Amino acid sequence: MSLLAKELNLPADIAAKRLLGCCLVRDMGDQSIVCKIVETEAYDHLDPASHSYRGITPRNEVMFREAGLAYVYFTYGMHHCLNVVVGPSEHGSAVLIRAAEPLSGLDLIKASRQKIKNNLMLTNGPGKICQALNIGREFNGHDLTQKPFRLVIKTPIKDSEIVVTKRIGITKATDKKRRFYIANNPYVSRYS
DNA sequence: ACTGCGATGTCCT
DNA sequence: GGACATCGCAGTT
Repeated sequence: MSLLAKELNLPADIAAKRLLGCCLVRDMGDQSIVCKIVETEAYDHLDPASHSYRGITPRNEVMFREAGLAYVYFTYGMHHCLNVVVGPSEHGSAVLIRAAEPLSGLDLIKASRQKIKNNLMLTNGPGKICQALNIGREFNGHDLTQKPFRLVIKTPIKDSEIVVTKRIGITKATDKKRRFYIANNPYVSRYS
């Protein structure tokens, strides 16, 4: 079991908060893109809004594997969404990465997001992050301790700096407050 | 500021 | 056949 898997062997809500401030590192040839996670959402098998709610299927099987893997799925006919698998495997839990702040490799990100002029709009949504980091289904099940796509754990963000809200873009269990973001961070997808 | 909507592929019932 | 953990543009207030 990797150190990352041990670090993320947490209930989805706790893991979603723990992932705030952590970094995604995407190696592109001899350069790298680094982004800080600023917004997350929690999902698990007890949650009607979760892909794992009805048990294992071909799409969601990675959610029932070891923490620290990437769960990447395709939606709306044109977008990918990135999740980090967390918790004990039987929980089918994962954390959706909804927004991130570019720390380096801005030129590489812009190359994948050519129509976008405002830097705040490059990575402030789950589909946008996958475009910016060049993440597709080929990374579904990828071990995030390994190149060319890694998750680096950082110092936890204090609870006092985390905002908790309802989730975005779902139609089930819309009352549950399982969205988390870093207060006052301009790269968050939206405020509410 | 907000609202509506078209694009588009895959999974699941 | 319907739903979908979205995005970006166009139109309106």
